[in-house]
Amino acid sequence: MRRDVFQAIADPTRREILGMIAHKSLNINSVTENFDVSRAAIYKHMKILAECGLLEIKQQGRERFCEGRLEKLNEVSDWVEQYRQFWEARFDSLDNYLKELQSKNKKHGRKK
Amino acid sequence: MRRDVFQAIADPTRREILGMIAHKSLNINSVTENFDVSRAAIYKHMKILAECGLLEIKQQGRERFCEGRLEKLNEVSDWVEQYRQFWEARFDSLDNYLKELQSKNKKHGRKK
DNA sequence: TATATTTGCAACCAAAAGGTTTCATAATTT
DNA sequence: AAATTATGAAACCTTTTGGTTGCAAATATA
Repeated sequence: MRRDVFQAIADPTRREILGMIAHKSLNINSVTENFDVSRAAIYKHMKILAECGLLEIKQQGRERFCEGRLEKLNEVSDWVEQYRQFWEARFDSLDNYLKELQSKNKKHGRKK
Repeated sequence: MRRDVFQAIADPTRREILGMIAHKSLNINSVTENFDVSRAAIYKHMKILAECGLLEIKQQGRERFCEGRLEKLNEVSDWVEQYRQFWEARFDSLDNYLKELQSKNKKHGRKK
């Protein structure tokens, strides 16, 4: 069973859950109220998030509060950032291309 | 059929493909050589990547070259970055908490 | 103590994902 | 023209996902 941060945040419901608990810890029922799926479904999502370290479940009486561990998103951030240079470089050369095109246009375009 | 960037990068093979074509465009067979799954499987992955805008397929003779459109990862970057404050704030407050704890300890803990 | 609440988890299901083989088609080579 | 190459896509299969209902267990409340 693959269980990494990338797979965890692939599901929109899980991304929403993370958004909810980013501000403050919530117990499972509270989280469930915000969705129209069963508690069991939400529970499963939360387990996946917990298994890959994106949240921690803390028991408090009969409730379990889910606390965000958003720093785990660093993994995603790092992966994405390694490519920023590529796409920004691409835009740079597009920019150059456009400038070049513009100067060509001043000469009234290429003939034929 | 859900088809967004988050779902696209959830698969490790697709992340590898993106890494390969970040530097330079490759045709489908070239990409396939780097994996031990069938061309058809790679083709499917590339279609998914193309459908969500992470790469563009350009025909050139009988070959199709796949060009990275890594700027699409901005979507992921933006989503992650909105939480950076949270986890950095959390570390800050952990820091505060530890300081507070330390000063409490100087008073030899709370009584009863 | 009897009842409510909050949760963990098993059993079961349909759909999606990821893979394969096979065949058709279009462009390149010989 | 014939053979080869590169690809698109259908048909099929197995595993994973995301969801459900139902029940047991633990904690709180009346």
